[in-house]
Amino acid sequence: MTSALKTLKQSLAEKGVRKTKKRDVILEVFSRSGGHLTIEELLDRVKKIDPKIGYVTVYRTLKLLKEYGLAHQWQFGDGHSRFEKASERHHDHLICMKCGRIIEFEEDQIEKLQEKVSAEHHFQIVSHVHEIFGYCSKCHEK
Amino acid sequence: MTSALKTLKQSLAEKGVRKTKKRDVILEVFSRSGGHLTIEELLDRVKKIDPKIGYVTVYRTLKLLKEYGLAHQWQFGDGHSRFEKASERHHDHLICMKCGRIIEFEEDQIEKLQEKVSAEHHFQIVSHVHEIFGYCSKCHEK
DNA sequence: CTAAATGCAAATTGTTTGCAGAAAC
DNA sequence: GTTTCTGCAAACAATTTGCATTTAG
Repeated sequence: MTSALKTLKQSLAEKGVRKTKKRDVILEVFSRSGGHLTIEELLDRVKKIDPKIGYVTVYRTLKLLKEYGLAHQWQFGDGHSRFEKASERHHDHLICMKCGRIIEFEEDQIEKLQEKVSAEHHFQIVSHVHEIFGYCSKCHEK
Repeated sequence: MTSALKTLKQSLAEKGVRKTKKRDVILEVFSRSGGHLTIEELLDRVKKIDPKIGYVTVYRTLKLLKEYGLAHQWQFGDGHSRFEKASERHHDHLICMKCGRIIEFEEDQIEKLQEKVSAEHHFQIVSHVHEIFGYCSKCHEK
């Protein structure tokens, strides 16, 4: 069991959330799939381990993780929420409009500039979304 | 008639889109309301001029504007699409989580850094979304 | 006249909820 | 045993579409 998975399970246990076989499968799958998954994508993978697990359970497990700050929910504008493990480090995304690949990036200077801009407007930052859409190296338009 | 409105009407005319009274009302309202409006918000304002105009017509007009690059569609994550005039200058948003106020900002250095990051990943930028969520000066948490 | 625009109601899509049975503790 | 989980089906909410009617050109 990876440490990330341990952390997930432990955090939920501390909250008094019950441990169930199905929830464990979902946590397991979510934990080792690095990406930004829709509920359906996660459900597909989860069903390979236990086909009896339904959409609603995945939905509610993700909701739980989100509530406890263990997952982030993204809206990339295609009408599907995407979920990602809450990680140590904040990062933003490059999103390929052709193949759907999502590349993470971190750029401290952008973060700092955000703070500068917000301060100029006396705006108190809680969070932000910064997504760059285009074509990845493999999909460049010829 | 403002020049912005002229441009909208003219651009549509050039595309062979028919000029109708209802469409004109919608363009008029959209054109002079600076903000980031949901379909419902726009509909409310439009109905004050012509109550016979329905949701679907507003919806289709916005879709048309978007197709022709005359409007942008934003998803700020509250489940309602918001539409904004395509403007000369690109800008991003500070969004107040309490009162909903939307403050626009431009920051060339951020744009440049985006280009740098993208180049590092051999990623070809088409567009981006950069939204900062938090509390505006009036709504700062005490 | 012909093609495009409109409104209504219905279909769609993704998400959320109520409730009854199953599982955890 | 009591509370929490789960799945189903149904409710929801925003958006999208089919079709019959109206309007623009």
